[in-house]
Amino acid sequence: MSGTKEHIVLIASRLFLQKSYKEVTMKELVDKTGMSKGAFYHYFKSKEQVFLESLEFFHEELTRDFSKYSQNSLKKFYIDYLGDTIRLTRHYFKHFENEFNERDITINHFSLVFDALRLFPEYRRKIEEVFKIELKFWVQIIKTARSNGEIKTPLSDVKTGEMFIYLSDGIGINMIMQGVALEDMVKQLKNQWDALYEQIKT
Amino acid sequence: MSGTKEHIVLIASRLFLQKSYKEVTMKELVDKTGMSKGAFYHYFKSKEQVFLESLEFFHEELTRDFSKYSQNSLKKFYIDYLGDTIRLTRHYFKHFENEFNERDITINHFSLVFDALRLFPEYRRKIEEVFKIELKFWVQIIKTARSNGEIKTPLSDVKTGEMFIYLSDGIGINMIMQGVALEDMVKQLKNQWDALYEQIKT
DNA sequence: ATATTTAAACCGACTGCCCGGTATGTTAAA
DNA sequence: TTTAACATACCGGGCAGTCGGTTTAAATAT
Repeated sequence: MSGTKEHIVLIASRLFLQKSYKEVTMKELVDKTGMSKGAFYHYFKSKEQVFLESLEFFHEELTRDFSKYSQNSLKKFYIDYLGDTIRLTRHYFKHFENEFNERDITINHFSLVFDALRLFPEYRRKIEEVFKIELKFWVQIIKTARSNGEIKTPLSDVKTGEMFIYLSDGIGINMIMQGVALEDMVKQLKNQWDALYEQIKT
Repeated sequence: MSGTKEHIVLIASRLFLQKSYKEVTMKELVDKTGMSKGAFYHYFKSKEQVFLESLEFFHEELTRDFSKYSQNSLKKFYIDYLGDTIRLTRHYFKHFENEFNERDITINHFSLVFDALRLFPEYRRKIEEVFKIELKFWVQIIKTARSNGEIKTPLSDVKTGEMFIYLSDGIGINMIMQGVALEDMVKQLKNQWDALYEQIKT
């Protein structure tokens, strides 16, 4: 964590979350990390590699462990999900503690993903994989909730799970476009998930 | 439409929908439009201006006239919406008839919007305005459908309307990330809206 | 303990290329 | 004859990446 390379990846990940790949220059990367160009290229062979490792770091930092969420109640599951969203984001921003707080900058992980897709088309498989894993957990808890008697809906488990995910992404992108802070985004997401839950609960 | 400037804006809009602002170079713009640099700068004073006019063109081409959609039935309203999505996209691609068809390229309007926000922060107001207008129409038809007896839900009109919109954006961004073609995106959206409708109908 | 060797860590000037933009025209049409 | 429409060579600056070097520190030898 305190290694030079890790330091670079951390700063770089933040920049790539704020701006497009091309907008982030090596000069800026060098300046913001406080390194020299020579030192920089001692650790990374190209800008592309810095981006790739930043992308991997981003995934490591923000990947969820769904198995820690409630496995008995759908409501509890999505409440855990919301709490985890805050936790994960806070944890990421903690690295920049003294520099700024999460309200000051817009982090746009969709923009990062778009750049990644343009640079590495095979990255699409990673995205699909992540989606499938998340969907699997939603379907699982929905199935359980249905047999529990917690919910009752004519919709299939998959379609219900997809609905929770799509709502989340739809709100995510709208909040980013409107420059809404994390807490408010999570609140809005809770509102919508509560509404959906209200519709399908027994 | 057949004017030189319109031709440039058309080609440029396509490029800005495919790549980030910085990735699109003046050289490429000049080559793809078949013009010379001098001619190009005769019509536009800067790259930024080309982008701005492409953005405006994009809005003109893809702005919906909700007042043409059904005003009696929510179901008909969203079916009209889906049909209009196909119609608008087809109309846009018709400009490039002989060059390629819509399946071959990824059109990412979110990426365009992110670039626009970075270049012109005040563009956020335009986005919010567009969102508000769309929401207004959703709320209107939902209100009507409720008094019609078409639907019955404890959810507020606004929350229900937002849910339709967020679902649409969530599916949109997921289909873009997964490289899904327009028709399949619309099908998936219909699936989800049908599911939501199933939940709230009387 | 101290001297010597070795290699990793780091530095900043430099390179060549491509960027957006311009200057100076020529052609075509009103 | 005037002006809009187009063409081309060119420019300064910033880009990613390189290169020859120095410093630092750990490993090894004395």
